[in-house]
Amino acid sequence: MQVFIDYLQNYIELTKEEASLVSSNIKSRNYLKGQYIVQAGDVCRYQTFIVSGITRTFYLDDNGNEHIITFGIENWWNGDMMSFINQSPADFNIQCLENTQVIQIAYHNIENLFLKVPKMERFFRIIIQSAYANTQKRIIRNYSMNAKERYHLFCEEYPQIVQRVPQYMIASYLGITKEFLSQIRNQSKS
Amino acid sequence: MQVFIDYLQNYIELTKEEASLVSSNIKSRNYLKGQYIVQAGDVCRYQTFIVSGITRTFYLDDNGNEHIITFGIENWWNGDMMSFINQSPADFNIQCLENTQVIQIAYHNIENLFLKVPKMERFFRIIIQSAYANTQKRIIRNYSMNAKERYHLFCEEYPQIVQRVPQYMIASYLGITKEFLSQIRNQSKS
DNA sequence: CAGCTCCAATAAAGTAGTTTAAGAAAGGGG
DNA sequence: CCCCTTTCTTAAACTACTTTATTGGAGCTG
Repeated sequence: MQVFIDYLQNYIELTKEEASLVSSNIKSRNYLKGQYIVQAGDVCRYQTFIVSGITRTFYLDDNGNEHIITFGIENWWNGDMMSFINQSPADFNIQCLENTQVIQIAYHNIENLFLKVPKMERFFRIIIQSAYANTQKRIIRNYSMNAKERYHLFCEEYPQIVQRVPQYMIASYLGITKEFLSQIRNQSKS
Repeated sequence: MQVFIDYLQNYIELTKEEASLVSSNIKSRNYLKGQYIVQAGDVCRYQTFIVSGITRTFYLDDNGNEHIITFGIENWWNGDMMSFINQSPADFNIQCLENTQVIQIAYHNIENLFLKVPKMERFFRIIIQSAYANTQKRIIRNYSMNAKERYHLFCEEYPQIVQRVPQYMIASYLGITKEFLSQIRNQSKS
């Protein structure tokens, strides 16, 4: 819990009362490796902040193929935004790749929290705008860079993720086959 | 769906109208190997009937050790009963050990179904009373039999389960270590 | 031809199962 | 009260199996 409050203070300043209001509107929860925070078809009821662990968000297409949309690590937010804001069935699955500890804010608490601690609006605005900017950057990169360049950039930007998830998932994230990723990795060594 | 209606007819006789009322209050769902039907901390929203596949229900203690409460196979019911009746967070995890097809009755439908098809009350009474009797039997056995006897009884009663789940899970169900189970199995051969 | 996919073979790493040996806890017999 | 047996655990080492990663070749496409 305190981890989360500390993290918030990087973005906004909270009085003691505000901090305790925040605390009373959030819940801590532990997931096991392999468990799902959100399953496609369910409604995404929480915005989820990762305290420790790692997640993958993926889409399962009609042929049964998984496409990794994004990973999530310590201090990141996770959730199917579309499902959360409309409280409609989620398209994405969010699965824990390690035992994962999270803080969650429920849909039915979040408006209440905004009302009582308006600074939280500011906080979420900042978070969401940076998430938005990142997806845009990613789309551009997918058009303008080849797989090798995308992989190396990924390694630079998220060395923690590269260490911790299987390569076939990174391949899926980059939009290539695991075999081709293996080739790319090999080229770089020599 | 029909599989389930057929199964019901073993316990109660349904008219066509009643059968279609039942059908309209239940849902079929497929889980992949490894997926969870119920995760500890979630509210158990369904009573789940296994059409095909196999599940384990386990409890995770504070030291991170798993304790298998029960397995579930074809034509069995599954669910965290306490969580379901109180709609409170579940203590147990229910995980599919194979791809598993189920029929589910939602909490918000079940009372409605009882109202419209009172025979279903009878059906659930029978199911639950036999589940209850089984847990009692199990408790008694844990006090009165040693691990070897418990294992052999388990093999006799549930040969289908023994074939299909890893041994370390059977050991956990019996309340012993996998090493000791391995010894027991070995003794029996000679 | 660069940039990739798909398929098949093989290697490496991780998970499950077995074996053995040492030892703790509980109960019974002398 | 001590010794012995039964019942089970812990730890370590080793085998078997499954999943993940690598490699190579053939093939498609702009």
